[in-house]
Amino acid sequence: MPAATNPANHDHDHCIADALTRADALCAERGARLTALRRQVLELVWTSHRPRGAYAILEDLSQREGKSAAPLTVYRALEFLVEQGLVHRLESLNAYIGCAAPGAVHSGQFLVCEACGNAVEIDDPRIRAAIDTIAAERGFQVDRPTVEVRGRCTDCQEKTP
Amino acid sequence: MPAATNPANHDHDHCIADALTRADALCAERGARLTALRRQVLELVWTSHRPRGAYAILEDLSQREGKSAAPLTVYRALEFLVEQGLVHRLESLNAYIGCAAPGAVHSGQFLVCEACGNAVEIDDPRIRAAIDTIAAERGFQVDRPTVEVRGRCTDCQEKTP
DNA sequence: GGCATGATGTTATTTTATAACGTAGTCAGC
DNA sequence: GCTGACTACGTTATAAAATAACATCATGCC
Ligand SMILES: [Zn+2]
Ligand SMILES: [Zn+2]
Ligand SMILES: [Zn+2]
Ligand SMILES: [Zn+2]
Repeated sequence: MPAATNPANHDHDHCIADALTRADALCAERGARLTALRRQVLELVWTSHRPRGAYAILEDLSQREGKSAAPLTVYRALEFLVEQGLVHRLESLNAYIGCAAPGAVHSGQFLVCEACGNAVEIDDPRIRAAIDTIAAERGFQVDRPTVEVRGRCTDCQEKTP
Repeated sequence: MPAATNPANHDHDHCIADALTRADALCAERGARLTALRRQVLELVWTSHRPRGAYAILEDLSQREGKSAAPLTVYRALEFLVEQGLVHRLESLNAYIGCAAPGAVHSGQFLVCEACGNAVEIDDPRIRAAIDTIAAERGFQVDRPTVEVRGRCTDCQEKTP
């Protein structure tokens, strides 16, 4: 799965198309309105497997539309997408990334490569279990756990060992 | 230990004094210069067990000094303190908090109460172990894991059950 | 003292995010 | 169709968080 994030060995157009299809289905099911604008922002978030900043998305959007859009336009779309679980916000990067498993209940755990910038969503139950155990021991009620691990992905380790 | 973060039932002046003493010792040991300014910023970070923003600290600092300080003054001091492991930055809050165990090697794991704002540093090896296991399975080299769990502390659960 | 290094001061700017208010679609019910 | 409520979107201004570039000052070694 980490290999799948290497832009070189996977069909990323398929990633994008798939994400949009799932988003359409999920929103239809929920009666949420995935408008043209929101859908376009989602597509731009999925530009790559690197988290993207709101202003980078804004720039793309402006270029596509020919006219310059306002920051709020993007932030509002992102807010919707995050609420719907289609996109995650990476707190340590002030950036956004498409969710790898929308629909499933999870809070997002990521391995972020500091060399290539790719982020892989892991959502491993073992991490969540460890957090839940420790929280329970201390009587803390978990709402939203943030797990963002910085480091080096396999590919980048190979390049500079 | 979580009870110790309740401002009502602990001597927080002791927390502050203790943090400053340990900081003095650690910096002396390392030959790092804990200047008057840096020491004062550390003290201001320790104002409470709630993470504080750089600009909040800046305001306090200005008030104390009588003259208004520049943001960079605070950011530079914070950078030093974080490097020395005396302070952690909470990514999800853009805020800083005093380290509960300076000197020990760790990356900081926190339980952050959304009601009272207090943050407790946990640094539990089980979370770190789970992260390391999963990273190893994927060939990912861990550098700096960020774990920030939002939720409700015991005290705040009791208040509104 | 003279000099190198690191810390601080000063000013300006960048990046990220939100507030306030108005307009325009969308849809239900009549 | 029209009306009214609701939601989305546009526009402008502003706040909050962080950094850049350059000058000055302090510290400690030679
Ligand atoms: Zn892809
Ligand atoms: Zn996800
Ligand atoms: Zn205390
Ligand atoms: Zn710590």
